[in-house]
Amino acid sequence: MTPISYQKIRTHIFGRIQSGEWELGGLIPGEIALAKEYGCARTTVNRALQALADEGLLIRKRKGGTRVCQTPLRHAKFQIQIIRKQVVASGRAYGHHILHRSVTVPGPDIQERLNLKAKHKALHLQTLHTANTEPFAFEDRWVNLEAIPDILNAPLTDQSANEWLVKTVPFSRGTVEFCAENASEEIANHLRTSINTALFVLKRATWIDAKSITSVRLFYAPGYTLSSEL
Amino acid sequence: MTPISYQKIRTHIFGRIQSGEWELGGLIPGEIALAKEYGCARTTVNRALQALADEGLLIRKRKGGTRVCQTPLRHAKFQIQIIRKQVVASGRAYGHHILHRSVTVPGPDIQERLNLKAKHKALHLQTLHTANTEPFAFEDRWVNLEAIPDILNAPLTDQSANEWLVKTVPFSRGTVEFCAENASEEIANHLRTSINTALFVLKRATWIDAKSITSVRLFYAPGYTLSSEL
DNA sequence: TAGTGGTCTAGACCACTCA
DNA sequence: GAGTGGTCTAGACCACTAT
Repeated sequence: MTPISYQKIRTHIFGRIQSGEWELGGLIPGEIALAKEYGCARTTVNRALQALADEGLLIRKRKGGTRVCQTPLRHAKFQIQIIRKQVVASGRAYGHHILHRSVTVPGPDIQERLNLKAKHKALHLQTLHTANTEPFAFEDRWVNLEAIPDILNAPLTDQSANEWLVKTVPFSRGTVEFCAENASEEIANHLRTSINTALFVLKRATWIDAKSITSVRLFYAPGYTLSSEL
Repeated sequence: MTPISYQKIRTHIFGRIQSGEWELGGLIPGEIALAKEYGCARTTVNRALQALADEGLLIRKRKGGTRVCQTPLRHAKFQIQIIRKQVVASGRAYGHHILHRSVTVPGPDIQERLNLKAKHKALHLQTLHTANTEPFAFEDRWVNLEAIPDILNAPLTDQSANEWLVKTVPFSRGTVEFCAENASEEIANHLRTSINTALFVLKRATWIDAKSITSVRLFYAPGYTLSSEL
């Protein structure tokens, strides 16, 4: 007899939820019962139910049993890509230029974000990313030199700082924020658009352990859309 | 002897990756070797490695072995919440008003999005969501009445359409898009801001099987930020 | 306190893919 | 063809929590 896969069970149970066989918030049969029903080991059912719980469709509690989630908090997943790949994936030619590069003492907001001591210098980079020579995104980045001194020696001509950091610095934790901002005159010029145009902005801070590495603001050219499946 | 948990193994291996013990793109030991090293069953190691692969830190191939991912495509996860919960979670009082409600033939763009036949009517709703009586978001929604005729009988005063749909319609697939748009005069008025202000916009389309249910555009009041951990 | 999910094991077979 | 990960099983014990 060919064993039934946990993926098939997952899909089947997903269908039973969709069809309304069980009420929203209602209790569904226990693992042992489902295992008997599907003719497989409890472990296999467990795996299927855990997958559905991860997706936010089920809520599981010991002793309390498994319930259909009342308000399906679906999550949208976005891949945070290297900008070059974003551009290339859209079928255009990628390029980038460094517009500004200095080692200076940042303002208080960045100082706090980078967790820098007062008067400590950091690397400030402004880069324009292009797609088919059109502006694609303007990047305003600060790098903590205490954490990543090597970046001063890196030739950031072939690879952008974005890419260099991703490839060089081991895995790290971080935060991302998305918001909308009106273009300042400076940024509007860089992106070759008009002042006050609504821009999609990504702000990211990256850490390794408790050490701050870099803080970036990325202003996408008008028309940029971030999309995802639910 | 107390068994080592797959979570501990996951964390430990995560550390080994971070520390650079294995090169980016490099091969790591096989499951049997790691199982011997950690003194546990292969199944347990397998689970830990699968978790890390799901997170995008490892790439696994049969026969090819397990490698550290070269470009850690971390994904950001956002929970798509009911607006009321967003507001309440921020500690403010939620409210909503229906600004417009009609059953009409939509324009061609919406017609296509909803997969409607020509001249078919749909429900058009415009809702203002408020936080502490301040505008929080303006919602512009079309509902496919062929898929969800019941919504005409729903009292959308206590619950917003947003919430009614989430709670009533069984699980569904959908797409989300985020972008930035300049406020039109109408929307600026609703959100009590000035024209051309940059607004963070969420567009969502929801489907059940191949049937379109609803299409929404949500314009958040200025200052709204969507944030997430990486 | 009893029942449910969470996890580990040891062993087995399979599927993919690299050489 | 051979080696690696993918998955299923049957059984066991544990941890949480609803009653």
